[in-house]
Amino acid sequence: MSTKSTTAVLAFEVVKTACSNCNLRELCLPIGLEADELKKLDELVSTRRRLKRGDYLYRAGQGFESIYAVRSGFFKTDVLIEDGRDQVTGFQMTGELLGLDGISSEVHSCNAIALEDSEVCAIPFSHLEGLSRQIHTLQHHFHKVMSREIVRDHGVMMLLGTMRAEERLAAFLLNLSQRFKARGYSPAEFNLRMSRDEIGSYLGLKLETVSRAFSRFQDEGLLSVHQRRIRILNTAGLRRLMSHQRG
Amino acid sequence: MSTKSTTAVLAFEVVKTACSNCNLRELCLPIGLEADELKKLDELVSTRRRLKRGDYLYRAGQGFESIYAVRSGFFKTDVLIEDGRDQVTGFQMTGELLGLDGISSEVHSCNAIALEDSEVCAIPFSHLEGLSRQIHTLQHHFHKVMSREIVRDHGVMMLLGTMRAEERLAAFLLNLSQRFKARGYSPAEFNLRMSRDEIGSYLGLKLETVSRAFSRFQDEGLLSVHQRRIRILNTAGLRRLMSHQRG
DNA sequence: TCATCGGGTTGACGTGGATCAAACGCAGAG
DNA sequence: CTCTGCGTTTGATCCACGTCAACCCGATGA
Repeated sequence: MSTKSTTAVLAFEVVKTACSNCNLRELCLPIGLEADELKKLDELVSTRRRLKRGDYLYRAGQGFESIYAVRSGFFKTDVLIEDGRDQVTGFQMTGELLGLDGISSEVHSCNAIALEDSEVCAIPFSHLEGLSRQIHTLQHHFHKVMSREIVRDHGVMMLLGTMRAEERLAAFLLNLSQRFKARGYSPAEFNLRMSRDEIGSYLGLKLETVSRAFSRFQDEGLLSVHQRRIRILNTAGLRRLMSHQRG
Repeated sequence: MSTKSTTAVLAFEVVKTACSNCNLRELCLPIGLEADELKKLDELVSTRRRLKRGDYLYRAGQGFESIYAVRSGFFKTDVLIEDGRDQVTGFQMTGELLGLDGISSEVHSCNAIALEDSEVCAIPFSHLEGLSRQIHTLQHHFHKVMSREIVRDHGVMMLLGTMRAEERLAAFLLNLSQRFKARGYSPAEFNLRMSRDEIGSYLGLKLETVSRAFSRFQDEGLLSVHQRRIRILNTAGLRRLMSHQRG
């Protein structure tokens, strides 16, 4: 678990399955809803599902019915093509949504896999559409979430298309750091839930290259790295490195 | 202009600005709407806008108000970061939507630029949200469009992360071919609206590499290339090349 | 205690694509 | 018609990252 700097997001073991009760509601779909609207949303989130590390939340090819909100834990999504190649398309943490890719064709287009024991709220999509016809705020928020996913993907495309290895890793770490921070955890110290191989897949690099970049960052005093435990020592340095013109 | 194999999608110079009149309605937002619903949609599309080659439809940083449906012409979108690097994130043709990236933050996150003289329908987003609260079909279709954009982006990430230069170009050409075909144009012969540099930017390659790949394809009898005019001679060959395991 | 195993690190070497540079060819201007 | 300029092609060289291989380290279990 990451070092926490506040306790706001902890204490996951609440009894009732209800958005109105959920301490994630500032991160998740219910953002900005009124009390009565929140109550309606409660009916929406029908199922909670627990997954163990390594479990699939869904697989590419499976019929799409629900999107999922990560309640606790950590996921990766990946796509694979016939010839065996695959790529990690994202890592999802608390409060983030999974499954948006399935809307377009009624079939999931990627795998979603728990990287640690996790819990999700299943949100039947047709219900969500129904409710968002009633609640403008919910509708608009949902549209924003989808759009944000598109913008995020553009960022990854940028990273894959124009950045060199160390820049990619710096960008990745800064992004993780910022997301941990937003959840009340330390932005400077955390441990990675994913392997070097998975990071490499996400960043379009081989695991050896990722490992070497970590070592270099450590040598330069930007990070301390012990296995999957990361401590960011020089955020500004990472940021500078990231936005340095190649050459 | 691309060689047309049917005339279904031509004759853009209709008088009335109305979805119900538009010969693109099988490609665009109105898919699957009933006549009376289509009539409501007509009121939605308030503005038509003409652009000359090189004109910006919108710029990164501008406030977001509308999404745009390409009525005729060809666009690219690109993002840039402070240090001057930029990347083309997509090419949009007839019937495709532009501006979805702006929903998340109420501000456009990329530039959209016409690659030839073009025309778009502006769809005020708040109106679209309003109408899609009334028309389930429209709502669902819009969600599918957004989701499809996410899936498309995952495909590009895959391409950028795992494919080598020639595979990327093959994938790009096959994708273009298929989109031309869907619009009633020849899938085998078309001319590119974008420069080698823009293709390279999209594919994460330098323009020289793109040019060399074109030459190689020509040498191997897969294509004939004259400037921007492309003729696909061996689709299966391209497809095979695309999905060949590296090494 | 040691053996095993999977993930991680490190080194040596090869290569695909970037970089640098020159020449080409088509289009528009005079 | 030639001149000019930009997009493209092609060649020579370089280098970042991939590949292959050895080794390390912490966890697990007999």
